[in-house]
Amino acid sequence: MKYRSISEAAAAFHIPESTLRYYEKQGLLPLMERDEAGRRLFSDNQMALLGTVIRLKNTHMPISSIKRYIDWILEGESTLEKRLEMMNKHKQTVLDEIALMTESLAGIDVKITNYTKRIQERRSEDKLMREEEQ
Amino acid sequence: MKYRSISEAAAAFHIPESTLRYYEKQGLLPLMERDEAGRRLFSDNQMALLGTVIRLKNTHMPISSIKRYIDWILEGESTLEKRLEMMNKHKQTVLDEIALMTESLAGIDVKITNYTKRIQERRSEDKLMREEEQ
DNA sequence: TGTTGACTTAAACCATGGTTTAAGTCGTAT
DNA sequence: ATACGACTTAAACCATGGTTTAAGTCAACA
Repeated sequence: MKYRSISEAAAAFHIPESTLRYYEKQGLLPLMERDEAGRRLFSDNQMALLGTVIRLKNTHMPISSIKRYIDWILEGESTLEKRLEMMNKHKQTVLDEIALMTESLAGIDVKITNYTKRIQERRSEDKLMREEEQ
Repeated sequence: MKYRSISEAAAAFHIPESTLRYYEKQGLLPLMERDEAGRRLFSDNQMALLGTVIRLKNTHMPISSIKRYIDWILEGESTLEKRLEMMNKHKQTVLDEIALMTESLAGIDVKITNYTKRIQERRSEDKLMREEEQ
């Protein structure tokens, strides 16, 4: 079993060490192992759990909910249904958010098209004026 | 030109009135008109601008950036290129974020599949046990 | 042996994006 | 005339999600 230091774990996920310490304090990284000097040791299991935490964070699940999910994992098999329900609900929340972003982006695209058009028109007028000057 | 009260504008976009007041104070809703009693009047133009602000907000553009964009609109035609560039960059940011969410969601989907499988297996064991009890 | 560099902690600090409160002004219906 | 609801303001307050600081410990290398 390979163990990683906090700096290695942080580098692996491209996040600051301070965030990892913060996550542990919030209960998102329970049962952390330590070496004799008190330094955190990230096992493969911890790395996998951290990956899950980061996926949930990437999809905007609040820390309090991630915590609830982690607590259910610690509780064992009896919470399987709760975890499944939570992930299913979260999935729908994420799909809704992606849909909203996609929809809003369409409106922004209209702006892009219009700005491009207006800038192009202005260039054409310039060109026309230059020709009239001839 | 139809004018709307703050409550009508808020209802139209499903956001609190307090948020509209906050946005105005942040400079996202400039040139607000008022009636004799000092109450805000949302013109069609303001409603359209508010729609743009909300689309940018929905796609997670920070208030400070939205403010910069609004200021450029106020400055007039000379900022067309800046606005176009900003919207293009923002579009890419949003696409990247959607990609990250979609990717992370795929990892969450694996969890959903596994939980579903484990729960199903547990049910099968239960069934098997019930049959052995017979 | 002493001085780096990587780590530790608790607590303070920060940015972002609002929301709530308190006190007051209008317009209108009773 | 008054009471109600819708509005106004400035300022205080709040939640979220970290980041930074200060002071200390430890391992390894010169």
